[in-house]
Amino acid sequence: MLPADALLLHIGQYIRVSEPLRTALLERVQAASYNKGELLHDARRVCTRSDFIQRGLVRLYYQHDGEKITEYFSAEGEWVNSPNSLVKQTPDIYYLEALEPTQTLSLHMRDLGYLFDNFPEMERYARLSMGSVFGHLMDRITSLRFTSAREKYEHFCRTHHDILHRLPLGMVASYLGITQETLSRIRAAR
Amino acid sequence: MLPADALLLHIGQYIRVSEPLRTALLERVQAASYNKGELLHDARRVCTRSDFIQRGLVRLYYQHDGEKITEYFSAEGEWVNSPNSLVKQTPDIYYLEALEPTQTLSLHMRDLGYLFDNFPEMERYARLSMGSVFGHLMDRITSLRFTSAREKYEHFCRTHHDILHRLPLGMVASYLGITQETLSRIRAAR
DNA sequence: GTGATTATTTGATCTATGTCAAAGAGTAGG
DNA sequence: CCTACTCTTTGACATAGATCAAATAATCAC
Repeated sequence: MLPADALLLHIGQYIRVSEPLRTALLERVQAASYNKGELLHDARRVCTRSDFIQRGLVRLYYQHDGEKITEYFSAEGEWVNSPNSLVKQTPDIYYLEALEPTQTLSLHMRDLGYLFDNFPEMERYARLSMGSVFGHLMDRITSLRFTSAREKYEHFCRTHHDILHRLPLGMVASYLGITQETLSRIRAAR
Repeated sequence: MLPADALLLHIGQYIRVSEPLRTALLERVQAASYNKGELLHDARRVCTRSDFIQRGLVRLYYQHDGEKITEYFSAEGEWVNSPNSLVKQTPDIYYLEALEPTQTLSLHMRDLGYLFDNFPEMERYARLSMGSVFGHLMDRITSLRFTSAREKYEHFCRTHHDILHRLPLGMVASYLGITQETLSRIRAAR
């Protein structure tokens, strides 16, 4: 299995990957790796890449009153970037941090532009894959509005079963918008 | 000013609208109008159109424990649809309701498909315009997590200044994820 | 206009979760 | 193996906002 196979598979869920597209992609992706704690992206810079996670775990976070607030977690088979910064080429508030040793395949701005310009199906892929993230964001909003801390945690366990045991409790609490203490008490009472 | 001018303007913010695209669009959009209280879309059906609001005000809501929960408001110059239902062609939980007499230009599924297939720049338009909604959703999540009821309301006043006076209080409260009573008390103390 | 809905306000509780503080557990480096 | 972090748990207390209930006020249909 080529290292890029997972990536092609992901794209293949949304569009047919023609031979020329496949070639163009493979020519342009670049492998990179990060240690635990290293930043894939720093809020003080403009985001110039999108990284596809081959192996590892990443969180998107931002600073709020000196606290690091986790916005979401991404693992194998997902793209990470700072969405607004990437599209508008201006800085934004988000950091990307490797929570484990992480390997990525990345596409630079310029190459993304090339692919979008020359392969209209890549535009479609981007549109459709964004669509699924959309649904998650809307569910998340519902969850923040109407569910108790316990329900939030139980929902998280269901939806993030695979990565739950890889995450420190404090980050999960901040993702859920509750305090670490509350989450600890919830877990105790079971 | 042609009725469709606002629509072309909106698209023109993201891509250049070529003459053939302009023609294709104008041939396919359909005008419709709705009375106050009428549904533009019903959750019991599959969403088959995207509606661009020419005049009026629409809310997206869903049922939760017998309550109608407002997910967002859209006014002149915005697209409304049930995103997931439209893309996946399966039912979803969202209703679209006209809060005022509303005129729309709508594009049917099939025509959207035609435009996406024949005008790659329409894919780009969809991708980029979705991107800006993205940012709003992320801000919304932050607001739900960290701000008091009063701050939520003040933020809403700032960001929805133009439509604030057109909205019943109960819907605003449900949008903000607080109770009507709390919102009423907040407004009293000023 | 008038009666009937529907929306908003006000009041009196109640409770989930936050805050502050400190003690235990785990883990990594020397 | 020990020291120094960092992470997690536990306790006591405070409070924003929910809930329940009822009184006004506004709007709509006839």
